[in-house]
Amino acid sequence: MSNQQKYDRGDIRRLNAVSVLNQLRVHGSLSRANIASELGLTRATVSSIVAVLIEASLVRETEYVGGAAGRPGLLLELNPNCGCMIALEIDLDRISLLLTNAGQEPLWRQNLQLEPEASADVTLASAAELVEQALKRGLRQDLPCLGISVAWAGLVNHADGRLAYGPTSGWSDIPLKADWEARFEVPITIQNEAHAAAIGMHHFGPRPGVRNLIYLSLGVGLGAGIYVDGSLLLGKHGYFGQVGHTHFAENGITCSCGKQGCWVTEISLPALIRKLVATGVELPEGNGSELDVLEAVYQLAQAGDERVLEVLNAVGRQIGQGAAPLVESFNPSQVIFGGRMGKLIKLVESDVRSALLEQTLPYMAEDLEVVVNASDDDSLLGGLATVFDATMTNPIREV
Amino acid sequence: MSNQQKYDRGDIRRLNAVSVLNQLRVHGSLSRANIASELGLTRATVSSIVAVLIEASLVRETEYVGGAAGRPGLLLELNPNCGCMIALEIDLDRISLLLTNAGQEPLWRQNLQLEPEASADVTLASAAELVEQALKRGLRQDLPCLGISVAWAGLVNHADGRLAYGPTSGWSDIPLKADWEARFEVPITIQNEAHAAAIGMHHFGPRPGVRNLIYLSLGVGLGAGIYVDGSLLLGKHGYFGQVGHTHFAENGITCSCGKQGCWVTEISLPALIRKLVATGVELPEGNGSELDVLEAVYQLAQAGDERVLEVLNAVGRQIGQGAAPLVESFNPSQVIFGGRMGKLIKLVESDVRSALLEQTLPYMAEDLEVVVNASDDDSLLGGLATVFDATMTNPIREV
DNA sequence: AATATAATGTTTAATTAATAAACAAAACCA
DNA sequence: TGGTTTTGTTTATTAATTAAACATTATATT
Repeated sequence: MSNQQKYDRGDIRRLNAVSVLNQLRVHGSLSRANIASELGLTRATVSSIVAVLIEASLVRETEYVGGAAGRPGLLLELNPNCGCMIALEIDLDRISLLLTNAGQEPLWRQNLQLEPEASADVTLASAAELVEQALKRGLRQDLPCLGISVAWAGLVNHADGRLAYGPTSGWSDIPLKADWEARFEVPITIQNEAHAAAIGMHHFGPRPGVRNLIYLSLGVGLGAGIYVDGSLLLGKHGYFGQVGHTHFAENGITCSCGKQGCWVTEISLPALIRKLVATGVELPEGNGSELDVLEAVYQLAQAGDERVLEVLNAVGRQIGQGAAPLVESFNPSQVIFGGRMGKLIKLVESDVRSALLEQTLPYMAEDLEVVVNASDDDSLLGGLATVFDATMTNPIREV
Repeated sequence: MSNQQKYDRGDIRRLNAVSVLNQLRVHGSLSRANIASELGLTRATVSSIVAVLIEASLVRETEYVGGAAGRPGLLLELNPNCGCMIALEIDLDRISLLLTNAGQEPLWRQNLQLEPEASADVTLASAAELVEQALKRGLRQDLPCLGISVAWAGLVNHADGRLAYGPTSGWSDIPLKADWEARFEVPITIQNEAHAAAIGMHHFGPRPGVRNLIYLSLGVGLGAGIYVDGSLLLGKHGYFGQVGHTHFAENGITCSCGKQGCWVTEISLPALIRKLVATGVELPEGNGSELDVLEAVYQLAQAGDERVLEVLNAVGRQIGQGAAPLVESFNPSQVIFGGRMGKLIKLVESDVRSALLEQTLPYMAEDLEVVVNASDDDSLLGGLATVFDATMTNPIREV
């Protein structure tokens, strides 16, 4: 039985084609000669590879640009119109969809609010409906779909793309990848939401390509996506990153996992709301998940409500404290806090940062960049990057 | 500038040679035809590659073995006499050295007890002296040295092989790799002791090749070596694995890191001794580090001393509890506890295991194997594996 | 303006390593 | 003894890179 541990002439062409595409991705525009000198290949080889890539419409020629002397080079770039990509995020209260071309330029964006306590069946049917619409829009512009990615706040089995278990939604064991691949006949990627967000920041964040990165996604739950040495940690089944159940608080309440004083029970959105209510802050009635009142809390904090800010400060410090052992364990270059609570945490960014740095040994803290990201799009961006990567890594497809 | 992201004909030959060597490593003995069908290469290609490897004396032919019918195949195996390997472990109180041939068969083994509080200069001079002797022994058997590995209980900078900082020894910023490569003119690998032990168990442990593994090394300090998805985590500088400073105990004492109630201050060897003394157990005077009394504690526990066993049980449970969040974060297949305290912990293995499993969510605990390793050799084995791997990965050397 | 210089991209021949197919060698079976 | 099967080698073919030569097009120099 062949274990696919062998290499032949085709592999070397394929690997070099990937390197060429990567150069274009990193540098934007390059001539054949630029790529050749960058990679150490000859111009002849690059010409030969580029001819195939242009034929496959993955690359296109743009303009001539001259240097100090000599014949001007003909610049190449990735062809944004070689196809479209669809990224979905499925959360407790809403579905977000982003349709882009291969150049990650947005073509269509949709947010669908869900009924409170919507079942898996109903939610996924709505999601599939949205995807159908996006596929049609792509085809109308002559853009075949390169792939669809789904980010979901739960454990995703990496081997078969099943939604294995959702701590917040309660969903379990749904073969989404298989279902949708049969239905849409397009490569489908299912990912944990924090993993996807980490990928998004790895590609499009403040330091693209950073090799050691911790992304903490804070919302109703708490998840982590971590890059070490340039690759995303997945774990045996793909369940890596359930960092919320580290013992944290002295007199903590009982967590859904059965232990007391878990980190997640102190800093998640339900915890924040619990603390606000305990302080006497009046919040509007939510009719479903805690996500309903998130905006209201944000408005109060923005308005300068003392009690809200006080609670927020405390939670911010707890977030920083809880992240410190992760920093010591993983020795990252960058820590990014995001997720649905991102815009709230952004208000107390300095508290998070100072608490984190206070609790971290100096040699680990050197060069450490701490970022709070208020955007909601991290996991959508990561989904796009995943689809794009898969295309780049397997550029010359079998017919 | 060439970023080494290109592949040429030489690379494919080298990669296939590595695959051939790996087959021999995994299966022991195989004929050319076996390897060909295993890898999906043709017999002609394998013959050609094997000819080079035999010429380089990395592989040798052994005996003819026939099947049900047909011409018998000529078995090949890795040539254990293509060179020797040296693994060192430098600890607070002793230096251990293991000299083997390329087949990991022990040729010479040495343990050198150090004076209490020995300085870095003195210790490393003794170590170098031992290495000199081992090199001579190797050459006497006509075995050129393939490489020397050093395991050290401290932070090792992965980029340049410097001893960056030793939390227990106090050493800092010693360019050991550069020094020894200049002196011995042989590839030198410097590694954190827990990392090396993880590598050792990854190769030679109860489940060789396991892709997701947590190794916890317990001794005067606490370090971790963790495999995720088949590769060892290193972190930005190589400092990955300082897991001891997770908040753990409610009323913990102040740790050297400045925080209170770190995991390491509850379960390390000094902590164990502190607790034994508090319970009234009488221990012999140590004249240097806590390692001196380790054996005495072991004897008492073996003899069935009630108070010692009680403390040991409690520490065992704390070890299991502390490891639980690591298991939840990393989703491993296997957790191995070892290091200098390994033989002590082995006595309370069931406590460690039950405490760990009680605190781990069921879906993470399924198939989880928990092992306590009483041997002291894990990091030496890992050093050998590292040298061996480097040789296998770069089999055809430039002259 | 003419010429030299320099850089790009293509063409051609040489090289390398894998594959496919044929073949010789060595076993077993009938 | 002849037929079959498997192994390992040999030979011709193929695919991809490299090296070198060349045509093209720019700038710099005289």
